[in-house]
Amino acid sequence: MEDWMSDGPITMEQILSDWARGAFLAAYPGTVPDGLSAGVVPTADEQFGDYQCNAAMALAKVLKKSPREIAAALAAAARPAAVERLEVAGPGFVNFFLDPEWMARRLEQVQADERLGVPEPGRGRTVVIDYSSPNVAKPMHIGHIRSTVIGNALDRLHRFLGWRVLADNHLGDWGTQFGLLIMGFRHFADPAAYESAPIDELERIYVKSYDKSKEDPAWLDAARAELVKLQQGDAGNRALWQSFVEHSLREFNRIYRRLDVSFDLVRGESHYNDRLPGIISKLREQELVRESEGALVVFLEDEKLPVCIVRKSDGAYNYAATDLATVTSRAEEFQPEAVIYVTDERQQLHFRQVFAIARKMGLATRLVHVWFGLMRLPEGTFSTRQGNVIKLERLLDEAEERALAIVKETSPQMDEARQREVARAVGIGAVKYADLSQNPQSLVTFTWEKALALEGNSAPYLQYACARIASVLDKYRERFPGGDPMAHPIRLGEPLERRLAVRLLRFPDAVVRAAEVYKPNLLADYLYELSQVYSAFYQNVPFLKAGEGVRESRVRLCDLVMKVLRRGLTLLGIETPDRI
RNA sequence: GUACCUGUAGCUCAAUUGGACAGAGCAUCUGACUACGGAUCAGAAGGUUGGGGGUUCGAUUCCCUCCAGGUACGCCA
Repeated sequence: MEDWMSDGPITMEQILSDWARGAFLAAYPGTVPDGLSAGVVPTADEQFGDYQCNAAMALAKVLKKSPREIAAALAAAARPAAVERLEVAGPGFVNFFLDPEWMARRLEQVQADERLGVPEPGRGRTVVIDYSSPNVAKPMHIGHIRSTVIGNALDRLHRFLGWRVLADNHLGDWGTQFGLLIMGFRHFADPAAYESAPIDELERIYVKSYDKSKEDPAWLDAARAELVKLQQGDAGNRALWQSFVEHSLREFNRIYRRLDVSFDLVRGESHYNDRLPGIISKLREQELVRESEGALVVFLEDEKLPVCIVRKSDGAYNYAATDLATVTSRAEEFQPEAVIYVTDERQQLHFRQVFAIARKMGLATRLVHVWFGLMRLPEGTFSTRQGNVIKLERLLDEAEERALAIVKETSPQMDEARQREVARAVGIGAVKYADLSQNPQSLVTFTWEKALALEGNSAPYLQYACARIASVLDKYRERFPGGDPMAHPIRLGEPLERRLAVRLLRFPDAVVRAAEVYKPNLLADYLYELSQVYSAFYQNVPFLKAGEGVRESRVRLCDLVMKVLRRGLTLLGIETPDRI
């Protein structure tokens, strides 16, 4: 077999696609377009083999030959070692059937590899991932979980794929709300409440101050004045603001700890405050900005985008200016290959505008907006005003409680501390998985039932599979004290073993692809499918009762499944306890 | 008004970016050896992919149009 580890591992799809490309070029020299995508992909149905190549049909027009003839030429080429046989089917599909012997040897190599065959295409390049980014003085609610959990999964995926990741929590810590907050704090604050539950108190104050501003113009003017003082560096206001930020962060960090999320940088909008005038002068120098109705705006008709205000008519900077300052600062300081923003769908236009302006300013960094659908409640959008927000902390509490009830029922022999620990991992895992297992861009309607699902396609199903394997491995050691599975080769005899092997070998592609298209759900799907095949294997193929040799081979497969599930779930930020 | 997004089984969601008969999980119905852990497994049933046109060998995917819902759009972030 090929020496796939010598230059870093390559994935199954890469091996087969490279081969197919080479075979096409050899069969039709000079006529195959350079950009040919000879993509070999997993088949949807086992009867068509393990992988398929569909390029023959696409090539038919270019080569002016029938697709079946082209497919036949591919099928007749010298096969790669991984492939047992090739078949032409339908209008011109080429089906690949992998060789069980080859798979067995490859799995043995994967088992010995800490990275389980996953390559490192990042090659040390830098990427900034901007996610979570809650607003200071407001509680995190269920709407924040998507950015946090999806962003964190992308963070972990990129790190594992060899990127130097800078996870940046771009706090909303600057803006007009602070005038109202300062006024409110001076008049309505309850010091004891502020100490014990700072964000709840700040929220209460804000709402009260906001309501008052609606009916009292003098109050609103005073709030504006406080904001100006804050922005001019007034010591008292500055100290208050600082206190708001610190108290908020304390609460955010409590949630991040529960979610096992951490950042390399926590830089709020205020961090870039000093750079705002510089951005405006640069835009002026490059003649990108124009005055309109007192405001400074950038026209983006050439990009088919509406006009973008970068400085308001009262001289204050807005969100676009802050984000331009932020992105140029990141580019200068870290020279990233890419900056990834993880926010909800409402900011699509904003980022398209900011990216367009950044490009006009000469910024070459790849900028990506990974947006996700807004979280809604069955009765509609939630809002602070309607009072129907569900706080993130409450969701996590509820998840752990429900999980605890089930653990107590199913594992009564476990001591209580252990039960709580398992319930924590299972509950938090379920909440994360509920978000990570669906396409980020779909609309999400929040229901308790879905967020806390503990069976079927859910984190606990995967955790259960892991726990069961851990238990099997223990039993093996108990019953066969001198046994060493690694001393025996892997054999793929049963159809279910073969199916399992094919799934196991797809892991690297699942990881690479999930990161490439910014969709953790592709990895979640993969892990779920692997678990399903494993569960079928577990239920239908005896292994501890099998004869020596076969037994060890099957134990090795179990071990591999556990390693892949653990690694995959870790990449999604989900824990895998030994027992659940 | 303009732009973007969404619409798939009763419900909640997938579908490797144009591939083969559209797949899972809930829920419903049938089954599973005193067994390595039943949070499981084997199976059944469930569909005009919002409607209608078009491109293509081939469309949930691309184009046009209509319907329904959502979001954003010169001084909130």
